[in-house]
Amino acid sequence: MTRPFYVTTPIYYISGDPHIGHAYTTVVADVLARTARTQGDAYFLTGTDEHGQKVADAAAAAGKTPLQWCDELVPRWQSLFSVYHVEYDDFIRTTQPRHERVVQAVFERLRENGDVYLGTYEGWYCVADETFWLQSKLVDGKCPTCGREVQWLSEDDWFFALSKYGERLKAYYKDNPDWVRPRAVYNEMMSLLEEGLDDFSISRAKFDWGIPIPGGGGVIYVWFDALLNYISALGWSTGDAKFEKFWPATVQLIGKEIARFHTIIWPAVLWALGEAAPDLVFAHGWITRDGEKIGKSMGNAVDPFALAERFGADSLRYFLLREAPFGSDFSYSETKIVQRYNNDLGNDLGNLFRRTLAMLAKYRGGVVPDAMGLRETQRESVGSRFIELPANVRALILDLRFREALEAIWELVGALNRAIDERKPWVLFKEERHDELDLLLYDLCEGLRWLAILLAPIMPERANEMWRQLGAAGDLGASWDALRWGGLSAGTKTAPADALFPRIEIVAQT
RNA sequence: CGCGGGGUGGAGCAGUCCGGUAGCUCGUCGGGCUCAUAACCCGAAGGUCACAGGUUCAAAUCCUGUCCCCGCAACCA
Repeated sequence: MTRPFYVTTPIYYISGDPHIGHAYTTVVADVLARTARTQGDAYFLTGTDEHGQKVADAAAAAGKTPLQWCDELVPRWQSLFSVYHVEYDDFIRTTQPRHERVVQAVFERLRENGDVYLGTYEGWYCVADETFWLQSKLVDGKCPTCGREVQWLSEDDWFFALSKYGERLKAYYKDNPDWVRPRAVYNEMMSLLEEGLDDFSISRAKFDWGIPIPGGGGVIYVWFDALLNYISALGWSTGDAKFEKFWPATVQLIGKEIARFHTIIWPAVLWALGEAAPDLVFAHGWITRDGEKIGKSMGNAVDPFALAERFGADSLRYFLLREAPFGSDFSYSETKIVQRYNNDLGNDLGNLFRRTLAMLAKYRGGVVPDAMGLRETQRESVGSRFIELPANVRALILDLRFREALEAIWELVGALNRAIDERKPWVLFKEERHDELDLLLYDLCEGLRWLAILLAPIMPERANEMWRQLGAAGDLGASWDALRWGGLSAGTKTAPADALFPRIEIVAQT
């Protein structure tokens, strides 16, 4: 049987409002989880990372306590995901007791086995940035970020013995060349491993917005805290059956800038706990806007709520997965969204739906004809070429090759459009070639049913509308393993309605 | 010499790891069709794969060098 599928997003650092990139990662995870459910159990975790300096600063600037600040922002993120039709199984907040308990338990466990030890952290320290700098990073003896004076500081900190795991990491990378993807990130991390690893501090003595170190002495470094969410949410060490069932994670999605934490430190921490490293860590690329990185500092941030309002959340889900090979950066522009929308969704798919249902209404009163008895004497069905499609699409999606999966689905769209053109139902009708017409109409409707099913993980809301217009019986989310060409019952009454993807007229761009 | 990614027909990209007729989407041009959201279908034009060397029977793909663009190097997906 298929192993249970566990997919995670990074937990999002809530120092401000969510942007399109957060929606991107989370939508991808949602598509994976929905697809995995067509073959078995899946668990999808997302959440928020709420400790650390920047949150404390942002809260202070707003005149709130850190927790108040987080409590007010978390619904913002949750509503973003809801707008994008994301259905997670769990939303973890690092301020929740269930998480804090596990982090402390991990800390104690590692302190007992010696992987966490007390040491001295020394270096040049910039008070304003609360950051330690290596001598070599200083610019004219000053902080490379803010240009202020730095001071030599040393504090007693708890360290994680990362260096101990260097050899094991290298061996693991060599034995599992696909465990970090894409390749470029794997190579970069491998070269970091070759350079050698240092133990690193996982405590902060002078700071208090974090999880307290058991026994006192400050708080746990926010990154160490944050990484553990992936197992605290499953109830590690609490006897929760979820951990046994779903760990190790099948896919952990991250942005490439946090690759080092997830592909070097994270597996080492897991090994220190005696647990397995995840099957796959996938670092996706950035969305850029007209080629430039999106960010608040760039002044080109995109409001993901407004975008969904304008184009439809499902259309954007489609766009995000179709536009670029997953893993590469890709340039977003509203023109591109409109093009994809009009061409792929409007012209190819939406128009196919409408013309099919319109012909069915005109020629057969909107009722799916019975073609079973005719099949043997007639040409093979349109579907005969696509028997393997569901399995292929699922395999491509679960391998995070979304674009290829969509291209495969669109071959069915193209085949159906072509079938109409070649077999000319309007001629069949006029010449009263009823058997041929019934067969064709049946195949077209069945093709539409398949499209609704195959697209459901990617465009759940629109797929539901397709299902409704088709009048199809049964559960749209049923297992794909039972999917057969011919599953649509004769006599099904269709319910044509508004266009699925009404054309967006391109307004003159400024 | 900090690390990495990229430079392929008008646009955006795949292909590069494992050399062997350069592929996709959009756009353009021509034709077909009329069921449909000025949508659908067929066909065509258009590329010396950044540049220069090298290896090879054969290089977009391997090696060397050069130029240009862009990220990262900080808790920004």
